[in-house]
Amino acid sequence: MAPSQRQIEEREARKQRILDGALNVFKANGIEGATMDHIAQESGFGKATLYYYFKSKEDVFSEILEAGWKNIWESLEPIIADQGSPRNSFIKLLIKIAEIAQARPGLFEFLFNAPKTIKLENQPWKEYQHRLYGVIQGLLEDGVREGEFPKINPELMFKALGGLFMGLVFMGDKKDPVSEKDVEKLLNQLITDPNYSSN
Amino acid sequence: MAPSQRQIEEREARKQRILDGALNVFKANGIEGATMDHIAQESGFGKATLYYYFKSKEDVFSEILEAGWKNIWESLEPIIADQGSPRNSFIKLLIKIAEIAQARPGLFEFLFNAPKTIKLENQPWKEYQHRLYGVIQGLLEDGVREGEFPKINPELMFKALGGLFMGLVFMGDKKDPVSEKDVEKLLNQLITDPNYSSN
DNA sequence: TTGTTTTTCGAATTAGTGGTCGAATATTAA
DNA sequence: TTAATATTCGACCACTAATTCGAAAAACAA
Repeated sequence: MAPSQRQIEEREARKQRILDGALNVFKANGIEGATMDHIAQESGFGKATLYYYFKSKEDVFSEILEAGWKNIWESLEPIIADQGSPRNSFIKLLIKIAEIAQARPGLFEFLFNAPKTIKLENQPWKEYQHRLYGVIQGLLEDGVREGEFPKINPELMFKALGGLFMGLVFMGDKKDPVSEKDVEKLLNQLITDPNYSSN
Repeated sequence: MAPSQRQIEEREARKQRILDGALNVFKANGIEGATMDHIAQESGFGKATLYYYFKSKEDVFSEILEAGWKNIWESLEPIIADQGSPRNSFIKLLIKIAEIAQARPGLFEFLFNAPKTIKLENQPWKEYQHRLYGVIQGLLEDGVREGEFPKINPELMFKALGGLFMGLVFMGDKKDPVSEKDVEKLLNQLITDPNYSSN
């Protein structure tokens, strides 16, 4: 018998509960300290039950990554579609990302740190990541070409800004989170638009 | 009987050999894949012997961190002592760090990544790290005060530049390493000195 | 030489950890 | 009510990896 809609939703909700638990455990104990036992306890299921819903530990993390990146991509899509100057789109993009990161810091950190530890092929979320990186690269290239950014090798700039951004979000002992205003101001000042002297 | 000078040196050399092996294993397998068995094999000792020289696995990593940070600090000290404009010292500092990072990329990456995984108190290397961060913060504060940098909250700038720099050194698939020239150019362009328009 | 100290390491031991089993316990549909 | 079906989980298994043991080989000093 095909399971009813309600059943499906409940099952999905249970999966989500496990996913949330996993993220909590990760946040508390680091990606290494996140054991299935902990996750089971945190999410309120027996360990074996986790395996009823997920094929493996990796599968759990995989789904977090997938959902996380998908969400990021979808939040960013409108900004990307929105035609505007590269520089402007770029800044809007970063601000939006900061917003997302601020909203769920644990998730965001996981999204960027977990891959270093987990390592696997055929990760569907990589598709989103690549797309996003591609867009950013393109924005930088266009911006440099149109003279909106200083003339720096875009790839280098990408790396640097990637690091910069990660730094903003993660670095230090995360006392005070960085506000949108901060990001905007910082970017506006660092990435001086050569065309306009006041801004 | 007190061990002779030569004995002490040989022992020290053996420890170093183990440390090097550990770093190799780390570089090859990531910080998680670095097992004592691997390290033993890589460094050419029996596993139990590692424990003759080091109290624990953590101790091994701890000593790498310690030596690494100490070395960085000592390489940087002359630049720090050297009186000059904050902006200039700052750039020289970063370039020097890039140099060090380039010379021993594995070590450098370890220095910045391991702490996230290992986590422990009373790590003597933290002292060096704090000192260095303090100096950089100071440089930024002075620079902003003296109008050599754009007026941005120095702490924020510190985080951002920290991330930026890490990005330069680590991020991406580390195809082509970033040259000093790149760093210098990038910094010169990003951190525009408001006082001089040509540079 | 020879007794002592230093160094070495294979073989346990120990502590976890991911994953599985099989038996309950609910839930559902007829 | 009842026979499936879905869900749950404690106990277990297999394996990995850090750490320890105990004895032996080297190096050393007398």
